[in-house]
Amino acid sequence: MGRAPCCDKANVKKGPWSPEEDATLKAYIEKHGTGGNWITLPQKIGLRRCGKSCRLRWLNYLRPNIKHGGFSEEEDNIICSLYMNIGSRWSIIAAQLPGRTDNDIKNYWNTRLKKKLLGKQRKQQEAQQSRRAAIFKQEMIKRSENNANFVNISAGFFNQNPYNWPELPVVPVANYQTHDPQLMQDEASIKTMLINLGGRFSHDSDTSTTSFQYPVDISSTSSSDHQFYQSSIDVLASTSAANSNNYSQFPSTNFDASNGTGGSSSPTIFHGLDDQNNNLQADHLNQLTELEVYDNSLAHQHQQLGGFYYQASEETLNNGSSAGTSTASAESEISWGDINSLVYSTQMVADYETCCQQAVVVPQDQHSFFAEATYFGLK
DNA sequence: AACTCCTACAACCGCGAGTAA
DNA sequence: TTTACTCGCGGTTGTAGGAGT
Repeated sequence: MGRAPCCDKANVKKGPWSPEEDATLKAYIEKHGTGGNWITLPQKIGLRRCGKSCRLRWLNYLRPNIKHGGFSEEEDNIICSLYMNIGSRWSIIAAQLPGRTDNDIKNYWNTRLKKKLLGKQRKQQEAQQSRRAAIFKQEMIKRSENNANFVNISAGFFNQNPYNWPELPVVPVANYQTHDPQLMQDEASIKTMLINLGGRFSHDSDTSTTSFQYPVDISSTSSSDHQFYQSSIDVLASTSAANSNNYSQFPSTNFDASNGTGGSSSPTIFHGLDDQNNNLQADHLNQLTELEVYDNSLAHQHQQLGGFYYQASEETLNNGSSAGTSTASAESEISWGDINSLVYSTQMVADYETCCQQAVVVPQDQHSFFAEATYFGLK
């Protein structure tokens, strides 16, 4: 059984409002108000319009102090910031912008803002990508000078057949940022890489080959995988002697040796928009995905945005500090009644550009280390 | 000039929430 | 508690006008 119509569809006019209709509606409401019943209002004033249509016309165009067009930069930022935080709750967003209607903001976002932001984002990501590629390349050259074993593996990827990387065992999502060349400092970075691939060291300070637990039964993996791990461990052991870096700066993992799944092996990675309860995570992921795929040339970025994460240190996770990258944990505490904090809080992203800069893109496949090389165009 | 395509935005539709009887 | 009704919201569609060919 269908829903009962709100009015007699056959006897109501549809389409654009005439100036006469506008004048009639406006004059009546200014004099008598809506009377608390939009459905009966059009009959009272002799308009052949649906009550809902009258309400929409009044709210969006006829009521006083309505602004149309000419969105300011500040308004853009507010819209973006709120959209990133609460999604397409246009009425809530409109409430933060005096004179703007939800319909106006919705149209503005769909037709202009989304595209405008996409252009900015693309430029930033291209610049960032080329910066990272240069640093990454430099790091690999440096590393190859230090260890022949390692370069035997890496050269295979970068120079011969970058797309035919060995089948690493299935391990939990690796943390892209710990593979960031800027963070990969000798043995510390290698150790972190291995940890993020699902491995585990018995002690933080122990970097010997024997203390390393492979993420899965290594015998079941290919020889090249084994060699990769072994080479990494060798590099780690040899450089460790000459360098006493403090590993405690890196997050420990919860690798579960009993099943090799790694458990929650990336404890400091969590979804930037996950509030645990209200599915914003999925909503926003979809929205971001939509942004990314808007331009097919960004397909590789889309792939990487399969995971869109913030990273926080153990410390910020534990104490909910507002410092650094703890925005996500802070965000999860924000209630709907505290909407202004979503726009103006210094903890929160002030605008979309900043948001993009703070976001850490995490490749979701277990080959992220190698995928990174391909992503950087190191062939 | 005529046609097509694109963009912006006004308006509609259907649904869920709220409320009064 | 149930039902009928209205309100308000978000997604979608329709259309006018501009740009491009």
